[in-house]
Amino acid sequence: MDTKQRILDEALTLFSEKGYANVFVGDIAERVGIKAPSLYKHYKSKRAIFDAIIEEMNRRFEEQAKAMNINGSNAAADAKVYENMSEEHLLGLGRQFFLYFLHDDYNKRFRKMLTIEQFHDKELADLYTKLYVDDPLSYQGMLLGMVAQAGLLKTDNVEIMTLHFYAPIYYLLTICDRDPSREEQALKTLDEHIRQFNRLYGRTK
Amino acid sequence: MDTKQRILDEALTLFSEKGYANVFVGDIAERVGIKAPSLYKHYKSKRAIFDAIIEEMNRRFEEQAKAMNINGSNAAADAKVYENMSEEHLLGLGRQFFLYFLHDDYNKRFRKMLTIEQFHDKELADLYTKLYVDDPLSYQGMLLGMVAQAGLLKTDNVEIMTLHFYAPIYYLLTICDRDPSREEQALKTLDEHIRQFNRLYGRTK
DNA sequence: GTCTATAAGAAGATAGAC
DNA sequence: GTCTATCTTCTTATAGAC
Repeated sequence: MDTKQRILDEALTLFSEKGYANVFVGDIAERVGIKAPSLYKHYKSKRAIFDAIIEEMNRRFEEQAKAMNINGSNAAADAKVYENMSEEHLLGLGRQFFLYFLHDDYNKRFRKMLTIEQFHDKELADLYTKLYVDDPLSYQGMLLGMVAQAGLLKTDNVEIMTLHFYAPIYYLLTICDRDPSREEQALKTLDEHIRQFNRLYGRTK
Repeated sequence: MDTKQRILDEALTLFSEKGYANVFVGDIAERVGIKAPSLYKHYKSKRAIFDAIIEEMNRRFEEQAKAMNINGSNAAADAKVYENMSEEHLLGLGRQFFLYFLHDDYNKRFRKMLTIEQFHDKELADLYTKLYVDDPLSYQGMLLGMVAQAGLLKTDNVEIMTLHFYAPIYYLLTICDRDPSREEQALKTLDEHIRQFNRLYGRTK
């Protein structure tokens, strides 16, 4: 990884742990293994580093969204997948989402940074809401909607059903961000949540 | 209100908007209507102001918890209340909780401050989890448990049922903290959530 | 591109008069 | 208890040699 990228990476780590204001340019430089003034050959200011992180993150998420839409469309075309959606499949869906968000390193650091900085300006608040509230709800709503259409979940309000699926996942995620030692317990709760969700909305059970 | 208390109040407002590190002692003093050095007659450092806020908050929440336990115990003794728990009562319970947390000025500012500072040290992370995760879950679990015992909700797992009741409330709360303009929509969603919750867990429906 | 030296300014905190 | 003046330290950023 080149220096310019390593600066971004180390900065994100520090920002996610201490918040933008508590991280000094010298701290970032030290981690990269250079002196603070050298850093200004790569970025013109501390704020420029922060902005570059946001930009890169937007790029990554757009990429990901594109990939998921392709899968989503493929899945829609190949709808038979959903006619065989079992409780185990549903558990997999929830677990996969939860663990990816929780453990993917870039995701995790970025989410923590946004959590800390979200009230700093409206743009960051909107970004947080998009990434961790609206987008997951819309994506999962699409999937659950297809499962419902296949007759395996029964509801007259897909939006609320999706809220019932996702809100506990989000809730458990924020717990683990604060205290990783609760992860094991959270995973157990997650499974119980999804089994119960399936029982509540499942047609046959 | 005396100066010492007003310093706490204005500091909390500023900390909740900009975070501890972005608030300067001069900002707090200005709001109170004094100069920065005068502030040091009341608190020996900026950190001491922050600590005093945490301390006062702990005091307030303990007081509140005590009051709720008394009500809880009374309610348990007077269990007949729960035998007549209708959907409207359930809606009231959720709404009351949501709106109190959302609008109570001290609560709102304190929650936003803790959100910003939660990763700064473990003590603050634990406090956040206690106040906005574990305590509400345990309190609502107690109430819903009594409703279930009265036969109006049906479940073999009160904990997961309570998660299904509270997680969407928490989720909507964090949305409104970031963007108050979504409050009206959130309240509508809240009502739909609780009606659906009641349908899913209700014995007779 | 990296370094040392240093400027420029901010912010927390203290001294001492009133 | 509040003020003005000031100290001290920290932090971003630049200058200029290599």
